[in-house]
Amino acid sequence: MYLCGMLINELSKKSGVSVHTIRFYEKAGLLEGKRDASVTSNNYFHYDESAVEKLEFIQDAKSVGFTIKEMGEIIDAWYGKKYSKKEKMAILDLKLESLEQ
Amino acid sequence: MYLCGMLINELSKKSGVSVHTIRFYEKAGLLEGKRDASVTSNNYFHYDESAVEKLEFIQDAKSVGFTIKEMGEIIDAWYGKKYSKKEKMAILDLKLESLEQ
DNA sequence: AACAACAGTAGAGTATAGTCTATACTTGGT
DNA sequence: ACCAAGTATAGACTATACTCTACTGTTGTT
Repeated sequence: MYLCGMLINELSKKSGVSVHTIRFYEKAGLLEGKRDASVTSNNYFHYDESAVEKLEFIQDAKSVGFTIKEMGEIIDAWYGKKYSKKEKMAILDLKLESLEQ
Repeated sequence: MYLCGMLINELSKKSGVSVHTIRFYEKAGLLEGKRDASVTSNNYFHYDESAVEKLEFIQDAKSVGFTIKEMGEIIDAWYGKKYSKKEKMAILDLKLESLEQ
């Protein structure tokens, strides 16, 4: 134990998303685990609570028709540092408008 | 001219669905052209107004998330003879309920 | 030490919904 | 008669979103 979150299996159980699908989303850039530099015997990824949040968001966004690419953009905007709160709202608005059509 | 409706190109123009896609839908069982037995020189399919209606329905149903399989079921129910008006309504209700989830 | 359960990577396979290509025959206009 | 445009069939190809398989290495329990 290194107080560094959970491994993929636990993330899967917490989020209800299969390990396979989590890896698929990770490849698609929707979330990202971190490796612990102090561990040399393996290269396991560690996930924190934001990964659970993101997976829950993905489930919701999926159910209303967002594509993975779109979800990636929203998640980037939300969790990244490159947008102000105002810009974040603008991006979400755009997505929701396109949804209404 | 044989008073027997239109050929695929005209159907495409009337419905706004490409010839390719119409053929794809036809393979999927969503609509069906008829051949004219009195013509032996070709095997062209002829379509009537119900084909236009069906393609318009498909466009709408698609936009709210129905799959081709589901559309096929609805179209079968609607245009087929095997269901009473009551049964038709029940089938539509079922589809709409599943949509709301 | 043995062994199941879990971790990672790479890549194949599935399902849905088209979209396009190749080939060949038919029709309509000049 | 000629030729472009239209038609049919079969099958290849694309994109999205998974889902699974194969293989290899690690961890935890007995």
